[in-house]
Amino acid sequence: MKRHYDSEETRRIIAEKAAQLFSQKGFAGTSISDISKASGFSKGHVYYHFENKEKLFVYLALDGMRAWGEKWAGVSPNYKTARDKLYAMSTFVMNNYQTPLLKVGQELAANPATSPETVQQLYGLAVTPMQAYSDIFQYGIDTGEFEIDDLQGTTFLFGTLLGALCQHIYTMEHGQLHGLFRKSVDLFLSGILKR
Amino acid sequence: MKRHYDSEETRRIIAEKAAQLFSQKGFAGTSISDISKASGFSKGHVYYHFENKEKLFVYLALDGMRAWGEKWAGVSPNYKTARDKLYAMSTFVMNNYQTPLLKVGQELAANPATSPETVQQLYGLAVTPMQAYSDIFQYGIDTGEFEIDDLQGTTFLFGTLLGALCQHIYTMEHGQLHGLFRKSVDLFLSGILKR
DNA sequence: ATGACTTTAGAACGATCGTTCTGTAAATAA
DNA sequence: TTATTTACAGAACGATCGTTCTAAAGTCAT
Repeated sequence: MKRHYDSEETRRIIAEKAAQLFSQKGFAGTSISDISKASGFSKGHVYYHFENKEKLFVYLALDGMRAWGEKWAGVSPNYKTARDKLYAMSTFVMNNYQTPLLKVGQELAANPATSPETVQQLYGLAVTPMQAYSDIFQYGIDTGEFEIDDLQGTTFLFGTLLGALCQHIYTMEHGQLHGLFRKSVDLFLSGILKR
Repeated sequence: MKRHYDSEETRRIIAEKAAQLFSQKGFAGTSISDISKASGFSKGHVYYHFENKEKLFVYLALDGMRAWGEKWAGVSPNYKTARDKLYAMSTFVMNNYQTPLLKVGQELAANPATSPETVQQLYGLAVTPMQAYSDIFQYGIDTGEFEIDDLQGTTFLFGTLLGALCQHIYTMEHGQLHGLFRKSVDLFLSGILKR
């Protein structure tokens, strides 16, 4: 069944621009009008493809995170040591920033006006990256590279730091930011205590 | 010269509630109406004390950060080693969270509609805490406790992590969050590599 | 008590918000 | 070709936004 309409493409463009705007300006700070202008389609047409603003964001976040997880699963086997995986992850997070959407998800979830089912879905968002981080740390324990007493806490802090660094993607020079991503892994690995 | 008017008090109440709301819901997500309801004063009255929403936020951020800096300067001498200072700082940041306002400041500064002078002022916000962190690390180097090749980067990452942890103040249980603050210092100090 | 000034509430404004409705040109099916 | 469905634009809606205006009540000096 061939389609000559190219509605899917339009939907993709709207989704892409919306994700960008949400990442930069937050949920409340991004209007449908903004999305309309950035995508080049009318405001009314955004509603042809997406039920409302909240559902649009949830779709973006869920789909983005799913794609993120799949992409990481694809490249992860290329790195053999836990140490390498950790450095690779830091670069991966920087170049495939779904994490701003995580923060925006927190913003939405914190708003009392947000529907409970949406909040529920948003809380599940962080599971994908956290699981990926946790897997690396566990792998490092198994290979004897790492010594970690509190896996969950370590995972959480690592994710928190990487996520926070992503906030600077739109404002900081790429090379400098990349250095900071590397350095956070360095710090996690070795600390600063004199030995 | 005694004053029987107590306008200063209402101004303080409005400022306090506004800071709380901005921290929780962000700049765009907080309306003057919200602030009016939370403080118990009319919407118009908010404008009697503050010129507009933007100026209100800038005042809150600047004043809050100034108070934060003074308070830390007051307690800092109680801790003798750099290590102790670092742990003390993590607790201090958690209990005197001005850092959510830092994030909201980023949100405001990222918005093209924000006036340039406001953006300028907001960029200066992070200087106070960063200087405080940097002082601790430098102190640790001087006492021989720490070995740090990139002071600025280390400072930035430490501030980033603490700031990000503050985001969970309204959603996470206090004791658990406190554990994470402690643990981030642990990690910065020692890392996870097996020795 | 009177008049000046400060502090407050509340109505009102235009702009913009998220959303819905209406109309229409293009694509497909008959 | 005609009828139906799909893909869009754009006007319009009520609600809420940040902000301003009006006016009354409270406080103070005289």
